[in-house]
Amino acid sequence: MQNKRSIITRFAPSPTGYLHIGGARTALFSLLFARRHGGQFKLRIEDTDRARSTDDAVAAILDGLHWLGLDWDGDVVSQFARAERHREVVDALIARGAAFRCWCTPDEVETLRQAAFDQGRALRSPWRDRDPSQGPDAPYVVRFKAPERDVAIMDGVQGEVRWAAKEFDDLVLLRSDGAPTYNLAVVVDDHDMGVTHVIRGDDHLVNGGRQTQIYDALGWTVPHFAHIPLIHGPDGKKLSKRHGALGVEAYRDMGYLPEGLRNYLLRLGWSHGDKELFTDAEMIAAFDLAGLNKSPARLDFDKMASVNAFHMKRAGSARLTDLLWARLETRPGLRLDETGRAWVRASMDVLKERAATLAELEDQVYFMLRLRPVAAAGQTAGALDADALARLSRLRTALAGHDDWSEAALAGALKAFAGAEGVGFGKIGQPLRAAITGGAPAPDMSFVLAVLGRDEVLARLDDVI
RNA sequence: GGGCCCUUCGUCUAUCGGUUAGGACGCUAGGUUUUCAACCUAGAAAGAGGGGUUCGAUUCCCCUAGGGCCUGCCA
Repeated sequence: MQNKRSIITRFAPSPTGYLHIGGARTALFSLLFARRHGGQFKLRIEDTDRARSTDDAVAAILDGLHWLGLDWDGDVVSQFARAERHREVVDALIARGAAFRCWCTPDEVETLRQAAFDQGRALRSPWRDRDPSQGPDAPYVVRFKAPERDVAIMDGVQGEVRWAAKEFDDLVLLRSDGAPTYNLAVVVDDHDMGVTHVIRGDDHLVNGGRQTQIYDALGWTVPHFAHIPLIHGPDGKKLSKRHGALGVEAYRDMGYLPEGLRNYLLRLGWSHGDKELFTDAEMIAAFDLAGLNKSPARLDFDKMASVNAFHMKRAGSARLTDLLWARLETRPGLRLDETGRAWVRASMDVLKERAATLAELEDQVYFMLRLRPVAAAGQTAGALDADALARLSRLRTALAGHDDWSEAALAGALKAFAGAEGVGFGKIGQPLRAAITGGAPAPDMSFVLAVLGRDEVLARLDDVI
């Protein structure tokens, strides 16, 4: 770890779908580790398999990273675009006897593979020791000549992991159409990009061994590996790109803030004593590989909401108003004019304390934006009996003549009115709430009256009296 | 079939041989109360099983069970 080179990490998704939650966490860890050490975080798209890569998927991944605030350094590297360089390295490998041409047909490979499988060992091609000049005039693949030497990696999470030489096969480096394969391309690209630390899902742990063989054959320095356990669904079932995991935009739509999701993801598989809540600066200051966990973690939406609530409270009210308004704009039956927006903005300092997500915030602003006349529903509807209506009528008169419309003054006025009526505050508060909010969730009534303003309050009272 | 990885409250986790096994979310009870929340207080809740090593194991080793990954001309 005492590397003099500045640290470079990378996130290398394959563009076959959206940026799922597991990939997002991998990217987050990689970015944090780089930032922590003043290094760089790079992005490479692993699009060597043209049949499975799409531009839409690339765009979705970039969008997802942007939204989550995981911005990379430098240009996005396309693995496919580097195919020439990959072939060049393969030529070098062949030249030094570390790779060879293999003319086995798919059927022959299948037979050999089955035989190797039955013996409990990995595939070895008969061409690894054959004279290439004997090769037929037919398509061939280039295979890596798996070394007869045991392999070990020092993983940042898993510790030392070893494999016997027979566990690794003569893997294909170049397909019969000349296209490079994943394990070769990863090694070449990581090397060329100067990647010092590879943080990725532990589904790649064995690839760490294979790739180490290739690094060694090339005489290149093997990067530090850190294979992190995968994320599972709430049911404990695997969650991965191959099983339709949700993209990060789904979490955005559920109303999570990017910083909230970042914080939740950070604590999923990584810990720092008992500390749960992190600002971005704290994350960067605290992140280390030692805190990574070895076992898979399940997603817990309650916890995610709770963590997000912390960030909702910290978020600027103007920003929250913008985010909320964008969500509201498509909803019918709401007062979405400038006045409505001003009410929302004016009450945001208070309302953001009461909502864990933007979706909950939508419920919190409903009492203001709902259209008149507001129909009382639920428990509060029962509060509007004849006595209460008569009292509200007198309250209306009192409020109409009340000049100071500040929250504090209104609180005093309501209390004074209750005193004058000779009743407890409950006799005033409940019917007033029913009339003004219709029973929708809302803060303290004096606050509500202050935000809505005299005209709206009197109008809503008139609607029920 | 072979190899590798993992296993503390329901969930995320702390512990780096000696603790009443701690915290957080959720849950339960109580408080506050003008709705819903928020908030405050209290409580229930865990070392997969079996062997070792040791004065002493959640912690170190082995076995078993369970889960996962790889074993592709996918990444």
